[in-house]
Amino acid sequence: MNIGDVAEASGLPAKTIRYYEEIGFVRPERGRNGYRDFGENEVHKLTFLARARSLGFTIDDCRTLLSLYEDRGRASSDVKAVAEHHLRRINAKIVELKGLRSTLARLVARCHGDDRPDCPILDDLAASGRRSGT
Amino acid sequence: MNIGDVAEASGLPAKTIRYYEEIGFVRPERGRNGYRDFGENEVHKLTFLARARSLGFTIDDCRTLLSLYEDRGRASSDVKAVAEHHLRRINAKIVELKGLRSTLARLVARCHGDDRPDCPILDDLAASGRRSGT
DNA sequence: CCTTGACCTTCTAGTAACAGGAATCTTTAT
DNA sequence: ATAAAGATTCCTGTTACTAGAAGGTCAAGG
Repeated sequence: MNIGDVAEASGLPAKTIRYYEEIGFVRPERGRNGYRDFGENEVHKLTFLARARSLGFTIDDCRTLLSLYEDRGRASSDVKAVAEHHLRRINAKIVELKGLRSTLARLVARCHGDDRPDCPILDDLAASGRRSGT
Repeated sequence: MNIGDVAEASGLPAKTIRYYEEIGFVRPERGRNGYRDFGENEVHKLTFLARARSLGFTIDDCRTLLSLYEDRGRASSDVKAVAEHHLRRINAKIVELKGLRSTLARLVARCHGDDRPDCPILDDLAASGRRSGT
């Protein structure tokens, strides 16, 4: 299979597939014209990667997950550990973003948003000292 | 003020302050020894930036916010627009992360996490076709 | 006077995960 | 024959810094 077909099959852009080859995820053969030639197995791997990335796993996580996937003797606890770690990252990020959101929403609510210059948002940003309550 | 003092005053690492100079946020004078010499105004700007960045505004947003801040004739609606745009980005990100979280949490919950190899998480990643319901 | 240590300088490279675009084949279709 | 589509490599840019190297400066202590 040529890279274009693999792109369609896996849902990954051709650019990304080349990149994944560069960082060692796949090693497609080459035809005599120099074109990459992907086998079933490579396509399957790339689909796996596409799905893992879409769940937000880092490339490094993917490396681990892929090697676990290919290890018939793996322990599911190892896989679970990776996923749980990722879940914690996500949760932490959500908490962080919610914090930002509440602060921002409050500031936005207090800003008139008219043509006058006075603005609680800028006031907050400029405040060197204490800020208004949570 | 030397960069170290400004770092302490603004809460920004010295490295970051140098970077902010590089991208044009500040233009401190230089002493005859070559050291940067920050005035009140620069320190104030950097503090403003530190706060804006801590609220998650991008550097580009900061550029806009700073210029609005320094524009005595600004309209608060312009400031509000920037903040609202940022708020929408944050909300979108939260929605996205919650989606990931729910999928991941479900997978993690179904994984035994023992020393056996069978694992719903890997099954999901490897599934080329349909996945289990939301 | 000399040294030590803290502070400052510039410069380069690395981070995450690709995306965009140029210049150049190869293949396919008309 | 030619043109379009798809492939190749290579280089740059993205975000917002951070780490580290090599080296100048300054204040204090012996």
